[in-house]
Amino acid sequence: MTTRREAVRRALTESSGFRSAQDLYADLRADGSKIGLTTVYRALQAMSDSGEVDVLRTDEGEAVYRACDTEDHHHHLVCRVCSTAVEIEGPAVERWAAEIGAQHGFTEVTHTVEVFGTCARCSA
Amino acid sequence: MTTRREAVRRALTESSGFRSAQDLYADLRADGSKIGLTTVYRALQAMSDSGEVDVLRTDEGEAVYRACDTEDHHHHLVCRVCSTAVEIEGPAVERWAAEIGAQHGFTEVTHTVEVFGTCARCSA
DNA sequence: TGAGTTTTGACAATCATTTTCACTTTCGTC
DNA sequence: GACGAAAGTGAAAATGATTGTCAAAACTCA
Ligand SMILES: [Zn+2]
Ligand SMILES: [Zn+2]
Ligand SMILES: [Zn+2]
Ligand SMILES: [Zn+2]
Repeated sequence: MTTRREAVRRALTESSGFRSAQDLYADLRADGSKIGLTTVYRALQAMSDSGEVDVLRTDEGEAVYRACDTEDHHHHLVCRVCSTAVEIEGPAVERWAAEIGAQHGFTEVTHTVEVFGTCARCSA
Repeated sequence: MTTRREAVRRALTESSGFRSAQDLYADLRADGSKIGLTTVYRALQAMSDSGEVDVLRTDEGEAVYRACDTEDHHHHLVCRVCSTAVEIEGPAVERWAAEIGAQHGFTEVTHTVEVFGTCARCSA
């Protein structure tokens, strides 16, 4: 019997997009699992803390998670309709953000960059 | 007597950083206003809808607002400690985001870009 | 097998935000 | 100046995601 956290990880990995704790909970229960919502939240929290999954906030403030292929720093191109995401990189953006921060005397500079759109499939 | 919404706008303008509805409500009440929390939320909602103020989400999912100098598209360099923000522009980033979206067949491409750091004053 | 540790999940508690709903205030009109 | 519609207000209740509590279940390992 796989551990609960493993089940959450698998459910998240099966999706190519960002999913909320509530989404995953619904999926798991639909598959017959008896997992509790609390456990889903705890699993996501742990995976997010360890950097195993990426997390971002929807416009409504709900946290959504994604199991990305890499744990290296990267950004996402996210479909506004189906939430499917593509991992993207932008060396120029990385440099720009660091420079902007330095120019204004800011230290410990980090940034958030996400690109949204309607994917080809959802545009059709 | 100024309208309630005007009071909210003024309270927000007095700050150079991002403030939450709860923050502004506390400020206004501390200044002796009898304004209700609901009204603060409604005022911010309206101003945000009309593009008069910018809104973003904290890591905790709380919505924070800012009365920026311009209503044109721009981004922010935000202090992680005091939430003070500086308006910034990045033509290169604008192009990059649009291109990335197009390359992957996405339409209606938009983006969110925010830079965080510790401002000079808070670093001291 | 048994004590000690970790994981789990039902349920209650938080907390920001939204809804309701019963006033007030504002405004155009007579 | 009075009057009814429309917009603005706010106290209190409702929502909804997320977190805290705590006792039961599963696991570890001597
Ligand atoms: Zn899509
Ligand atoms: Zn980056
Ligand atoms: Zn600061
Ligand atoms: Zn931009």
